[in-house]
Amino acid sequence: MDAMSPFELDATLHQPIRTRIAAFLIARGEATFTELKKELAITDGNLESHIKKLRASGYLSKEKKMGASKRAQTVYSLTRDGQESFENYLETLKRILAVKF
Amino acid sequence: MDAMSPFELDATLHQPIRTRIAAFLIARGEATFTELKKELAITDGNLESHIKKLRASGYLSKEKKMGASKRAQTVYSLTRDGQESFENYLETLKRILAVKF
DNA sequence: TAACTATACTCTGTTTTTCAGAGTATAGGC
DNA sequence: GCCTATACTCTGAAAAACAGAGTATAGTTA
Repeated sequence: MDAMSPFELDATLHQPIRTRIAAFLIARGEATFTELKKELAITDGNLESHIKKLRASGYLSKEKKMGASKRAQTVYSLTRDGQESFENYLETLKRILAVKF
Repeated sequence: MDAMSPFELDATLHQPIRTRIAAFLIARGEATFTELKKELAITDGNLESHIKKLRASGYLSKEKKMGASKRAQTVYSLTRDGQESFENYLETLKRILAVKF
């Protein structure tokens, strides 16, 4: 989105909880609120605020899905922009940590 | 220091400015306030607060050095604990981003 | 079928963090 | 002796992170 220096780390993604959310969703494709909460072991309010931040950046999408049961369940996944930003974030990380990877 | 889950990212190091400070110091050994400021392109106050945070965690040392000139110059470098925490941080990152590295 | 429980959130408010800019001290150059 | 650059520190504002209470509703049990 905005032009960044090759060493500037995306503040939306470079945060302890959000890096994990993004990596988890890249690996798994999608997850429910509860799955994320279990994985991260954080409070509802905290998860909610990170989801909100990710959505405000346009990185996360929320979709209602009809599963086998009648109940609609909401799943979260990365948007295309979120996936691209995550890729760029990884590239920046590699540049910064070049010595180590 | 404190026991962390294998996926918890050290909050002192997993922050846009501080990750870069640590990586820069790992690569270069030491740096002055001005060198860091130039590298990061941030304000004095902002750099100061990140240095303070790193020092509060015991990761950064500040040393007065007598160089060629008469003037004593202060150099910053990672403490042993800082180096170890950075190594651990990298391991955690690799675990979380396994898919990608 | 009414009460209970679990899921899936949102809202509010507090604490902590991040950041900019002004302020201070000192050394070296003109 | 004055000016400028370096090397910080201090203060306060703005934003972020977080916990816990609150709300809505679907499914479960008595």
